[in-house]
Amino acid sequence: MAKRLTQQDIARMAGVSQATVSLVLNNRTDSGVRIAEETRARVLEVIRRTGYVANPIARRLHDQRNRILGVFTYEAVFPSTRADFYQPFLEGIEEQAEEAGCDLLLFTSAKATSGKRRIFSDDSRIRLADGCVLLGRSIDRDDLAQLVKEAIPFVSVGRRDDAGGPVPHVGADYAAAVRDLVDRAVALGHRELAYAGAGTGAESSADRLRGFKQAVAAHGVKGTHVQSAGLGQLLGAGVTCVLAEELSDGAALVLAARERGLSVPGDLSVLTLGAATRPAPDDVRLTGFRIPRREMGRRAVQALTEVLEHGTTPQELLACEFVEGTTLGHSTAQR
Amino acid sequence: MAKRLTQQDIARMAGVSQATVSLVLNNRTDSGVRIAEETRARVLEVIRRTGYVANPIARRLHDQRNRILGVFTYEAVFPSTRADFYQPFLEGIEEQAEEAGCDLLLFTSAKATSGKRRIFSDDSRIRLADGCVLLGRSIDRDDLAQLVKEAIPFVSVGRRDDAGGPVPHVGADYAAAVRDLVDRAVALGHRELAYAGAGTGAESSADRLRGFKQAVAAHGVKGTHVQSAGLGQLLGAGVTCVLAEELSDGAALVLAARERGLSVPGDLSVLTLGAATRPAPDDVRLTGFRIPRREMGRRAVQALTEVLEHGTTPQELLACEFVEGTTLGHSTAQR
DNA sequence: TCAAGATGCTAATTCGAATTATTACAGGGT
DNA sequence: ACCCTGTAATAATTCGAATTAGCATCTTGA
Repeated sequence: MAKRLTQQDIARMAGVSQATVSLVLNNRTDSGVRIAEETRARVLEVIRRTGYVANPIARRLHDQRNRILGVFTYEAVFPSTRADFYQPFLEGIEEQAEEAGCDLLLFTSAKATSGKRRIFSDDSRIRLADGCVLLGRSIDRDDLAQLVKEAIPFVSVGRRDDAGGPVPHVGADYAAAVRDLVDRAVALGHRELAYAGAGTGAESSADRLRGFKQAVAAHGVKGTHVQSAGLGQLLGAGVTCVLAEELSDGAALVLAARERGLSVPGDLSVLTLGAATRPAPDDVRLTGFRIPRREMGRRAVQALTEVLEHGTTPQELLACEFVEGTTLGHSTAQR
Repeated sequence: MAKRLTQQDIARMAGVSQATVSLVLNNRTDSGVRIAEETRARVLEVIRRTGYVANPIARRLHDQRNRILGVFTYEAVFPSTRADFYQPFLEGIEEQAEEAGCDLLLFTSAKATSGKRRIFSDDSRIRLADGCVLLGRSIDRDDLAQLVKEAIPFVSVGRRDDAGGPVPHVGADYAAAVRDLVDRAVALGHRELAYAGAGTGAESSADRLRGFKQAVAAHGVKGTHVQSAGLGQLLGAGVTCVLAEELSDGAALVLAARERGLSVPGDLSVLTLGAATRPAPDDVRLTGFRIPRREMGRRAVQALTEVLEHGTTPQELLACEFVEGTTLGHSTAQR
């Protein structure tokens, strides 16, 4: 196998020392460093001809920065099942990385012990990159704590609770988005609302439920929380508007209602809160909000840049955009 | 920020040398290396207490292998439009990389001059990776030649003609797949066939057309080649079976025929050759073949491993699988 | 008692690039 | 001839871990 070129090789070809090549390569012109124009040109010519690039490993060993940003996901990055949901995040990440002149390193080598990747395995390669973007619905608590503790530059896509310290993240403001939906529902006369979904576990779930509770409390209306959306149970309780955490649950609810001869949103309003862990039928245009996924990806990379440059701990929540669907209408409940 | 522990630190704490720590850490017990049980225990205890882990960077530097595989695509990797087509390749690549314990580097930094990326720009970072997988319908001829000339370890997904030397690749055997389709058509009585599509430019196109010509010649039947599939023209020429290079062209042809009141495959058989540069309607179940995209991705990474380890130039074509659709039937032409 | 052989560990080197300290040399002034 | 000042380049060191050669020390057998 053709051995990789080193600075020493370039130096020999150009008839200079390794140090000179390094100086030329890094365009060092500060005090005390002088390279004759003629020499510089000669070295650059050899570099151009050979297509030499510095070994990122050696570079990183010496200082920090190799213009490589890591992307860690607990599951495979390119699976068709989740593609629809994760793709926009990755598009945003890729876009912004391109803009920043950085390459992306996908940590596919992470040992998939018992089906799930772990950030810290026997020889974690996380430090190969300058910094790292974390992607996933929920992220292992211990992994997160260790990242913070070891001061590894990273940014999570999605808000995360503290883990032995504040966790840098770029998330979506689910609480505000859900409050907004409740506001709209109440404005349309709804007084008996229900939140259907876990509402716990991942931060994204908790945030949604919190927004729901805040809003119903503020309006002084009735808001119940059920794990799964049983249509009969909901109707029996007099609920007129259901907020389904999971997209597919919302869609299923609409179909079930229509099956029973009920009208949506005539008899029941159904809102979705954008979580998509399962594929959903796309023939139901649910009212809800759009998660700014692409934008989150972009901002996460920008935030990572800030972490790298200033050692800050950025935390940011992006607003979700209301989506006018066909499943929210006036309440028809007699009071 | 607390500085990271080094082996030197551990050595001092345990009252031994850095070399000893390394030996203990790697559990080296081969010939010539001996560490007293008591010493080993002492070192391990310090390691356990401090939670020390070896710096992966320094480790890599020493063993000359970054375990980074590059993925080069001329377009963005995560675009929603082409996702359906490229995704399976990437899935395969990711799978196999994971198995090989390598990380994937996406060359997002490649300058997009005039909308298209180039492998060799002013400061190409292609050599950041140990080797590289190339993905794309057609790959710039000069780029390819330079890769060969500079002996950069790489493997192309898709067959490529020589470019100043043989190009390592893992492709699909389009020629054989098309021959098979022609065989089937002829067996069903078709004697006037047409190939609709470029048939040139990318190797994948040329291979298909070549297979077509070989097969019609072997059977002694009539086979014409048209650039675009004009229904009237084809029917006027007495064609009973059309092989459309482009998936969407095939679908369009079927729809156009039915529009005219013709039956497919009653009056006209339409076969597709799997090329998908444009999205196609999916309500027509065309007969044709399946490109083993995921397997191609996997094999490409395996081939790259071989290139890296033995400096070989693997070339391999994977078989396509026949897909029984609804658009191939008996010829009804009177002879 | 003294060479041969085991045993246990360490000094020194290596990987590739970045940086600091230092040398070599030319030309100008006295 | 001698010192001084720029200028241009290099030698040497650094990063952290892996590896090899080799140095003590201790046994053992004749």
